[in-house]
Amino acid sequence: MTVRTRIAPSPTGDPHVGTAYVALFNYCFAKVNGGQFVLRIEDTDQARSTRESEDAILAALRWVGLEWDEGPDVGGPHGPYRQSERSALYREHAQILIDRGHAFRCFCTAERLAEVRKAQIAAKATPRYDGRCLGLDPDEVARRVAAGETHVVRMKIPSEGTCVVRDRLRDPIHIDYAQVDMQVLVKSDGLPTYHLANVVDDHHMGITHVMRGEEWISSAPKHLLLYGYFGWDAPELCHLPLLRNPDKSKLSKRKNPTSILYYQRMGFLPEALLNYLGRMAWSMPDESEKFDLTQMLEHFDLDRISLGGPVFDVDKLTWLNGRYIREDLDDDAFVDRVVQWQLNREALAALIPLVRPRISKWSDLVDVAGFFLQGMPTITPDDLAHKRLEPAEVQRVLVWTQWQLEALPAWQAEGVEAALRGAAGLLEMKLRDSLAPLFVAISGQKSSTPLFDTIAILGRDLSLARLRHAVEVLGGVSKKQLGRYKKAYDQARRAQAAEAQS
RNA sequence: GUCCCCAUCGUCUAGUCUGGCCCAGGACACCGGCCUUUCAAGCCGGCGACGCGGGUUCAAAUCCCGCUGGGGACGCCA
Repeated sequence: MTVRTRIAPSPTGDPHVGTAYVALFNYCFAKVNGGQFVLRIEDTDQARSTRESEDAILAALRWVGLEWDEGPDVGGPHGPYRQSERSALYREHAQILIDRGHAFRCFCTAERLAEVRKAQIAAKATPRYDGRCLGLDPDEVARRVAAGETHVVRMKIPSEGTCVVRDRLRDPIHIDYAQVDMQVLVKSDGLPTYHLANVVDDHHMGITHVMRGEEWISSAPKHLLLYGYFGWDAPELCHLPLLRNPDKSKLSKRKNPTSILYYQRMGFLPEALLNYLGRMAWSMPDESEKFDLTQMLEHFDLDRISLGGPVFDVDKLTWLNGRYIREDLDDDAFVDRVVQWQLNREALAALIPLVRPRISKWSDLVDVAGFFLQGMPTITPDDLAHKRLEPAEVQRVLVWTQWQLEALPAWQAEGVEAALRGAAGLLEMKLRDSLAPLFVAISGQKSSTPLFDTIAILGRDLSLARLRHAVEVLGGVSKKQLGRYKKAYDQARRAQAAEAQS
């Protein structure tokens, strides 16, 4: 049997370092066993999936040096490799499950489900579908479907018994079916959820080993059940420990830069990033810190994975990156890499409209646009001082602005402008006042290129990192204080929403 | 709240499966020294961990149990 693994990212945002991390392990396992590594796009969430995100993810994975044998761009014998192009297959399989009595149509409204959930939580019970549509009369179901009534398809769960999940890295995991919800398999828009699409595709694409994040352990019983319902052999499962924030929570963009684009922009080398990801939860037999993909392949062994969730430590990544710059690049390569990084036509061209009106000689460039090339600007509390706002107020501006920006689905100047204007409204400040500290946080200067465009060009993670940095410069915020800010922020948002309604 | 996973220096980890070579080794960070016109880099040194409590054993970081702690899941997101 040829080993086949896959990485199945969802194109709903910036390319995530966690995706590259999981991809790396899947890649190594496939290659070390002479198998294939597949890339599949899981874009069944119509509302959030975008083509731009998909392109960015593919480019980012290539950038770090991973190649796939089959995928949406390179094709392959098991395509299409984009789930949005496989709808018929999922519909067909959902029907099979219904016909065999393993799934049922559910007409419950989102409102009713929300109420049920609320009541269950209030009663300290585990939120779960209550099974109302489980016993619906077949004729009634047929009538309602014919009438075009919106509905979903849910999978049935055994009323008793225990599922044993065999994981390549752990002892067998026992999960009672009583713990498993009657998962929606087909949404009311007719598209499958992850659970259905994933199982159907992994089977049809001949995936033999599923290596994915630990967060999936609790839904493994659903997947195993589905394989059983279809009469298929389940692939071997292997749940990798999750990358963590310094506070040990699951790595998230709210607390940390998670986008590969950020590390690219900051000037990390792809080989250093990949090397560092290979040091997450894994080690070389001789514990070398610096190794390339070929060397990793030579020594790859699943048993060398350690299960404690590793904290993604930018300091150590930085040190490793420094070694690559010092040890691996001759002068020519050095120049090439810097040019590739930001000193190229494309990167500079993006700045021209912002920079042109503000310089009178080339040597002004560093003062005016130097901060675009920086990591964190060097700033002090004095720099952030505001003539009309107390330091605490400045901090509030910075924190609320972060939340406003985090909520943005897409990162463009218009959205940024709306978010910042919105922030001023929430803060009940003049835009001019709320923007002042942001200029300093973002550019390191009291005035700079137009803020909305500047933030758009800098990108999500770099901009948010600079705002966080400014907050730290002002002494940071305690958890308690953060809670207070959050409460006030939410309250202001509710008030604004209420006003908008009346 | 329910279920599940995990547990070695602040952080990444070796050692754990196959108890003794471990009063626990390496790396990042931090501190000090050397080198050096400076700063880095480099080199040398220092700080620093087997979460706790019970077992099993001649012997436990390693095996078993309990506790504690951390994390994850509980969406018509993936």
